[in-house]
Amino acid sequence: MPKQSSTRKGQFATSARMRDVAKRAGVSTMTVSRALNEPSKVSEEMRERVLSAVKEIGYLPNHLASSLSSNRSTTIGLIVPSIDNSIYTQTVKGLSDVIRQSGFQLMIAESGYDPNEEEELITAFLTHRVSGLVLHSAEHTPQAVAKIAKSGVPVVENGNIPEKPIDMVVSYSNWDAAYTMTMHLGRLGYKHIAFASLYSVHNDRSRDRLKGYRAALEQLGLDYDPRLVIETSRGLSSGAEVVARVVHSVPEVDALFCAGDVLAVGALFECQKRGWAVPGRIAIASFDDVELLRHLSPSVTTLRLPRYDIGERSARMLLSRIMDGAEHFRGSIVDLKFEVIQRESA
Amino acid sequence: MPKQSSTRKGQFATSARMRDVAKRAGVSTMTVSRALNEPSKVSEEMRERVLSAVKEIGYLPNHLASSLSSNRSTTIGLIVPSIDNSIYTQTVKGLSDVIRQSGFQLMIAESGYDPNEEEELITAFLTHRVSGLVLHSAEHTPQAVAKIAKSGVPVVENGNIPEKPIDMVVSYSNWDAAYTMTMHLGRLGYKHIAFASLYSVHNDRSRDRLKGYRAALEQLGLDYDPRLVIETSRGLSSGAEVVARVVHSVPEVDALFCAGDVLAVGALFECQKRGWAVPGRIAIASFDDVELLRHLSPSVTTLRLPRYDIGERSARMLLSRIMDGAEHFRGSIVDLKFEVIQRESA
DNA sequence: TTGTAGGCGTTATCAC
DNA sequence: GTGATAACGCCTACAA
Repeated sequence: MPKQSSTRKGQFATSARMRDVAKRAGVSTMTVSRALNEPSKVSEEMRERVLSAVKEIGYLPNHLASSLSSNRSTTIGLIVPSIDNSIYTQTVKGLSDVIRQSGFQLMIAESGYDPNEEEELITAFLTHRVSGLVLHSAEHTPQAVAKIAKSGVPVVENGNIPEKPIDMVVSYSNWDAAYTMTMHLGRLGYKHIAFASLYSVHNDRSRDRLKGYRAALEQLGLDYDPRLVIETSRGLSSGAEVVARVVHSVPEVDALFCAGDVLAVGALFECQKRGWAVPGRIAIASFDDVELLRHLSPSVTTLRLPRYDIGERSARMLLSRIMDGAEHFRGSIVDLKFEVIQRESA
Repeated sequence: MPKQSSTRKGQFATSARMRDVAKRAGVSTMTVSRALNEPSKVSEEMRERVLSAVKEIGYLPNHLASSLSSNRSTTIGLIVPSIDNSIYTQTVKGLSDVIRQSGFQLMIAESGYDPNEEEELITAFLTHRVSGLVLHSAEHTPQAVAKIAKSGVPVVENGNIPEKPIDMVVSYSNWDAAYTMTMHLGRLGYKHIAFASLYSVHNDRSRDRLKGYRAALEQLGLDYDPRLVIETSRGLSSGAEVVARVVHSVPEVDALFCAGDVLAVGALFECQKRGWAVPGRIAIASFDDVELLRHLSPSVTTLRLPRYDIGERSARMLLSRIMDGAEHFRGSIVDLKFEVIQRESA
């Protein structure tokens, strides 16, 4: 004789199970499962009986159980360097839009630009059996890479185009973007182009932007002057400091390329405070086309990066790997390019 | 004779299981489980044996299985109206910081200001057996509320202080904030105070801000003029439009309270474009103390809201309900207050 | 089209 | 302190 109910103690109100639905509908649990997940494999009458039983009981499927049993989950893990950085939110939105449509859920965590923390998060996501990973950073611990490989979970890196990708990549090239903007400034006639970015420690995006800047200088036949390169932290004040420092050490500076929108705005404000013409005394260029830059006066020349598209494509590729087993995406590198937005500030 | 390996087909490489660790360490799975989760209940020798076996094999626990078996999960669901709104990111950061420390993971989704979508997301989270929910909106479908109640999952609402809370609340009062700022403007001597906010359809925060504004007007003995109230969409351009519309319909307007930082910035830019003194021709006040407002010229008077703290406290209360079963938090309302930041623009 | 049997990987429970 | 056993709720595989 079957037990009427479990004697195990649980902290939650015991919710209705599939077997309760089955009993109520007078069918087996398999029919319930099929009616819910593969409706076409069930006769219409059964389907209706099951669905009304589901409603009457208020049954909510248990995804933990179904994932465990079917060995497939519907969660995707996303790791960003910093959650309160508006730059990523567009990408997150792109991911979220696509993922939700397919009934997947996003687990999000922040690494704080620390590869060891990233590794811990990857491990945590793997224990949660995410079916895919999205990593913004391209810098990982060897252990993290090894764990991912061992798990077999598909991965998209989407903050940069790494030299040695783990698996798939959907991004623009930070090197290329910085190179292009620097070339653009050079062609506009600027001769002493300063470069400001966030600290490049554990930040491959910053490093690649610096490299692109240097490559462009070389191409332009301009000397590289380390006094013109400044790394700093996020914030409008940092942008202001950059102007102060660079003008102090190299008075003949005539352009400032800020590899970060917040820095650029801070720099512009500082110039305005000093009563400098932008451009004129100094030109300013930014990175990322946030709405604000278009509305400032002078409007700020910048790079438009495909932030939303990166999220969207990342999600699509990941999902086709996960759902359709589309192996041809394995190792794909998608370079989504960017655009120079010429405005008044340079 | 035990099977050597499963014959089931799965899409993933079969990862090591607890039983593999157990075999390697020459113990039972229960000892492995204890060594991992309740180390104090296992002898030191066993612990070491198990842990080294774990390392050698590269074992990653399966959270799905453990959650299913123990009937407790380590995920928390968060629903925000819009993922690409920088206002929430601070709260998300506060939540994330606390939650991560306790080994929990955050599932995040966006409702797009749609209660029906919110209900679907709540349902989805419930099927994933989240152990807690954080909702930014205070407006829910009755079905959503019923499902939550039935599930027994603890909930925090944190975008507003609702009249009829579902369970716990950690927020500031939108009514109070708008009331306070309007009173502030009134005391500064402004007589024709306009009010701009985001559309209030399915946005209880906007609605309460409007009510607070009206209550303050009454308190100040100022007439309510519907032409001075404008609802619009997000964006700097919307802020500019607000200025145009309100000045056109009520030329004697002398202050504009924008219940949204982006609107305020857009409004200020428009005034500058028109060459108006701020304040003087018109004063501007904002909502939320984003860094930019302090750096603009004139710097913008605004409200400092405890965005990060809201996330932090929400997480703490949720976790103590979940982990310690601290029932005294059930139904708690925490009003975290706010601060008027007086600057130059008003 | 539907049902039966058994297992997914872990933990609660109880015996030793 | 450790282990054997039976769930947890669902789905794969196979049978009817």
